[in-house]
Amino acid sequence: MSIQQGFIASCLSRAVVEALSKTLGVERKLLEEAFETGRLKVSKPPSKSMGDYSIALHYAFKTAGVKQGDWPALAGRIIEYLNSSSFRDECFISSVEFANGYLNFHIDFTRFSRRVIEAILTGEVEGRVRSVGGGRMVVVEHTSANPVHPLHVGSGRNSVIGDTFARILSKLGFNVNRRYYVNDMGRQVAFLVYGVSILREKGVKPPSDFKPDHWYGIVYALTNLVIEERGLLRKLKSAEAEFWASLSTLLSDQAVRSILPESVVHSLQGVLGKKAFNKDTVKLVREVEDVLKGFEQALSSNESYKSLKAKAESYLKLAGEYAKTQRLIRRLAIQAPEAYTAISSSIVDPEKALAEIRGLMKKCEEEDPAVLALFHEVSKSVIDGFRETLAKLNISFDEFDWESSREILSGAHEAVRELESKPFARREEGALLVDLDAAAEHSAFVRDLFHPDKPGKFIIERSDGTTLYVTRDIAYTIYKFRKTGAEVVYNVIASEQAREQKQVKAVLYLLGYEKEAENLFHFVYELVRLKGLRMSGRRGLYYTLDELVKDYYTVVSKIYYETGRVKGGEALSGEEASRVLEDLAVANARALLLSVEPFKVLTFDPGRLEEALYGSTILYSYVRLQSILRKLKGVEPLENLREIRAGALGLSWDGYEPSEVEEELIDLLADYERVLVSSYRDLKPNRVLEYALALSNTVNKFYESHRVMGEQRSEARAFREALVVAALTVMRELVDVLGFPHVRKI
RNA sequence: GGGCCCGUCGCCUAGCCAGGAUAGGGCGCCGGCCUUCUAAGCCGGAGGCCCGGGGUUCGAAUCCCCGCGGGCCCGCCA
Repeated sequence: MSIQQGFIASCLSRAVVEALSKTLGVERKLLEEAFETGRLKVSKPPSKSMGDYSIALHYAFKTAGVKQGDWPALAGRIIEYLNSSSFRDECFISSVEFANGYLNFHIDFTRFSRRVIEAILTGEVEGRVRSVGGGRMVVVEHTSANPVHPLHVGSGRNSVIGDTFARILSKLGFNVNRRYYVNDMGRQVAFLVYGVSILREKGVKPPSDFKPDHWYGIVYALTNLVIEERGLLRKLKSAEAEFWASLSTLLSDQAVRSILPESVVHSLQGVLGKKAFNKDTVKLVREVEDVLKGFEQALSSNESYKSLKAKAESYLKLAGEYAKTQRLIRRLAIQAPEAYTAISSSIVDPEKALAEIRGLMKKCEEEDPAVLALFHEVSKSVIDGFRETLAKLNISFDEFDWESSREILSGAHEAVRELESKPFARREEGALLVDLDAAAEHSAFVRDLFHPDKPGKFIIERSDGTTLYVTRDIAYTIYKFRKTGAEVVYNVIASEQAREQKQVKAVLYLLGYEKEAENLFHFVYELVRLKGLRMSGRRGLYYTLDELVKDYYTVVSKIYYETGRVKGGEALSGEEASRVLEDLAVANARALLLSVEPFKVLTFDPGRLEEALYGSTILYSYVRLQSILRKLKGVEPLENLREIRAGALGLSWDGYEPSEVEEELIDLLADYERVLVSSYRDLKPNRVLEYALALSNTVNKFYESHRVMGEQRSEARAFREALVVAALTVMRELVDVLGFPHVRKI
């Protein structure tokens, strides 16, 4: 386990650099580099009895050309140096041993604890953490889901990762600007707008008991599905006609007649006769297949048989799809009967509907003010629903940027004009094409960006003069830098957009925005997969973020009312309880969506939420720390933390030797700064969650086995009080970063 | 056809970038623990040799190569 940096780790690195350069004669600079690159690093021994920290010397010995037989002797000299130098004191070393090529350090926790606790209580740690960003402006764009249906757990993952990352940046002292890019142009919104205009014509109003995003989600899916259903119905009818025709052909085929017995021919004719009053063609098709089954081999090379078989197959396949689509429609019709009736009666000819939608899109792309306004208006209602959902999860934005806005659109045209004159751009059949392959020949930046793939080409302006998504995205990216004066822009966007993000970055660079291109980061995250449900907005199939929170509320309530409360403790009032349960639900939802490394697919089973209660675990130990201090101090700990910290600084516990669990807690607390910085540098906000969980577990162990109030020995009581205050201080920061509500009691 | 990402106990996941000592957690499973700061907790147990195969190395879950499996991308879509 590597634990670069950190309180003691950085001190030990310095100590070992000195020791090695003195004893092995290796250049100091080389050793420092080795620590920086991780060739040498501070880690934890497999067992506590071996030491608290260790450094593997294999690499150093090897580079210095020391033979394995000479290791112990040299190690002896290294240890001698460490023991006699000031590092022994500085790094809280109580003893050093050599074993198996490792330098193992035992730490004087009595002194180390004092240092760690003081650094936390005085705000030294906080201050250092906040100095990382130095007030630099950064933009985090996240969520940016298409406003055509509610946020589902997939978009929710984006929101939580983006928001947590923004919170980390903010803790680190960056000036963070959070933005949401609303894609209110294009095909998906056109479908929704088409459905909405039908409802308006028919006077169907959004019901008041629906959140707008949920309502429009149904409208959007119904529009898609009804058009699909109509299309399928047409195909189904013609497939049916073709099937009957090919059955007649078969029956009049002499070759077939010579193979089939008269009785079989008869029953086939019987089936054919029923087609006029058919109720269930699927059944009839199956009947024909059944009847012919026994003659499959005899007929296998017969053309009319082969044709019939193919027709039957394609008919059944279509019928299956049709039935499935109908089921999906029925599902939605039950939820919104008026909407269903209106849409279903208005859409008769699917071609006509699609043509009208295309017309809407065209007008939108041509920037027809009335159509743009309509697109914008509908999108805005959905976004209002998003805002509500996100607010519940403690997620908010500084700005919503609309794709249809004047600034973006004119920026897009401007980008086109600028690109037009570039040697790597050319007109092809009227459209403007950016040839990044050509650009890459002269630009190492572009080459490296796509390596080892070919950069490829892409269209940036249609032959009719309209712009595309990527064009507007280029304009938007420039806008983000200009508008905010940001040094760095992070786009939290799904991995499927990786190519488009590279195209934007490349074009930015080629347009002369070199610094911006270099400071534009695609924060990649992967999709969410559910066990037992394939999400599809177009089909109205999704597990929404609202449902996730609601389901967690149910889970958490069940635990609260059934298994909790066994051991006294003052029960919360009904109102307080539901507030707390709501908070727990939010924490659990956020934690779940953050729990996996962003670039890995997150899979979970909505039916087994009770198995993923990371939020509860963290908040529970948070509450425990508070409850100790509440009893001890007689005040509300979170409200009086400043005073409590100051008070704890005055405590003295000289000579107290921390227990193993206490040492573990100290070690973890000392690691806070490192975790926060590394989660930012490596774009892994999930590390903060993991760290918070580890801290919670240790706090629980401590809580179980160490009394604070009941402790007789005054130095132990003082130490523990200070430790609890320090732990609560760090925990409060973590709860902030994770965006959890600051729960006081459970 | 080309490119990117992922593959660790029954399930989920950390470690991989910067190779080192018995691969950490969580869920689930088995067995214990509520007179003392709330048992949404704690203690103990069973369970993995890190997708497969080669290679580099004194040493590989980690680096390289070849496979296999899964996801994604290569539109005058967004």
